[in-house]
Amino acid sequence: MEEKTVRVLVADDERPIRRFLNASLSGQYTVLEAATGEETLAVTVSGRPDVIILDLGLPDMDGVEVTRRLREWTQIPIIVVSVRDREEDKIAALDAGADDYLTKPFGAGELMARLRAALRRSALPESEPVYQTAGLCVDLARRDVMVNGQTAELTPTEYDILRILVQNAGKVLTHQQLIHAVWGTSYEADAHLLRVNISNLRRKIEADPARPRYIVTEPGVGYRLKAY
Amino acid sequence: MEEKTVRVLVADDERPIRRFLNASLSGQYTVLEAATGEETLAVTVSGRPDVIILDLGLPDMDGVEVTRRLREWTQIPIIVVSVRDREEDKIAALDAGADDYLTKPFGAGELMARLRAALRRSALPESEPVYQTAGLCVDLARRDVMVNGQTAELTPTEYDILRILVQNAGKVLTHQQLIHAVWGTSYEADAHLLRVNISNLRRKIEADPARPRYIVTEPGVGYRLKAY
DNA sequence: TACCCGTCTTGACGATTTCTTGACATCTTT
DNA sequence: AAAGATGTCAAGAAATCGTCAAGACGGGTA
Repeated sequence: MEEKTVRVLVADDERPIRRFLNASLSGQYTVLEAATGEETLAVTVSGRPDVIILDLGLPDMDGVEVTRRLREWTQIPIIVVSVRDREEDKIAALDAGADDYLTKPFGAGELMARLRAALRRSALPESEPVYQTAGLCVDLARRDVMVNGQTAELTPTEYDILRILVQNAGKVLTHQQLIHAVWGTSYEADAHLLRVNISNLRRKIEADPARPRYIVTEPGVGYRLKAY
Repeated sequence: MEEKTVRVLVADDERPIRRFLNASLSGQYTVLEAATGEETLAVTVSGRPDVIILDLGLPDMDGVEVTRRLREWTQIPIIVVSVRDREEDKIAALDAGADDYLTKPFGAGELMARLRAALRRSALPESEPVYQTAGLCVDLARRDVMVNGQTAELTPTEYDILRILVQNAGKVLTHQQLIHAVWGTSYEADAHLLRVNISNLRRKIEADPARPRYIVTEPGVGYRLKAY
């Protein structure tokens, strides 16, 4: 018999449903559980599941938001389950990064089959949720930035810029790419706006903003997070 | 701006449904069509779609069988659509290798969202195009140039020239071609300007700029990046 | 509603880098 | 040796970049 190395995180606030899913799954998988959005994010970090079954109706956080937060740093398959059957709910969840959407009530067999389908195609290498170099540490899962042991307080925009840079560490990102990634595709490119934000970001994470160690500018092109 | 490079194969025997899907999809994707199982297999080979929308009820072959046949050689995402709503049908299709199962009738919006989810997953990380010879290494993805282990700091124009040369390594590029590629078609050709930039470029990447190893000049014609 | 707070956005200005131009040296071919 | 093509250098012009500060916006609260 093979080992139970595949880990499934069940994120649902209703105890009976967790028990039901646990019973269905525990024969073949290792089951982790979470009852809130915060817990889901935390367990995903600590438990390293291979797939997440996520109820949209968690009490503390919208399921779509949970999906979005997870997708900031991981590609783990997410199967959303929900009582909501409206098309716009499905679209919102899928576009936020979910891999599948199942309306309650559903058959255990179908869920298992969709789980197998999700696992089958996810034999992907996982990127580290934490980026670290001398002096700078970015925890993508916790949304946490440390500079020389001190946590830096970044605004949402500043964090987004840094996250994109971290996820492409070493590569040059053009102004266009950054603007796209941060302000969305519909936004009219304004390189100046980016410059101001880079400036503010540097003031918070660079020891000497005039001589940046981490975020170096590639003149005429864009910026790069220096990889050491 | 963006090209319609993504190709969707619609495999359904009912003409009205093909027309409906074609109308929904053709705005953003290139649509291929197939009406039978055999045709589906053939078009998948010849048309190289990026995703397949497959009706289970094709006349000549069972949809599950089509899925299985496809999975013997390709990982292209398959979204099965069917009037059958029985759980065992879904399980059979998913376990045969389908990525998703949608019961007819379905909303166009949901299909599009599931399509996007499938495409998102299959967007593989591109392999980094790297040009390398003894002493010189140009990483096009990172926009990075290394000379004997030292990264060279190139200006945008210099990098552009080198990029064009790398992309045509070994081939002679005329002055006109280079000027065109770097300064654009509208620019009045100035060979002198090119010479200055080549000079600066050589100073940064050649050990002995007077005796270039990489960028050699073809008198009366243009320049060539020597391929070893 | 009005207010406050933090954040985002816009404009202005000086500093820096890059681009372009012209003068002149060097090379190659005949 | 001459002529045409090519390479080098330096300086002004142009574009880009970083910073500051003031106004706009939005969410929360009284």
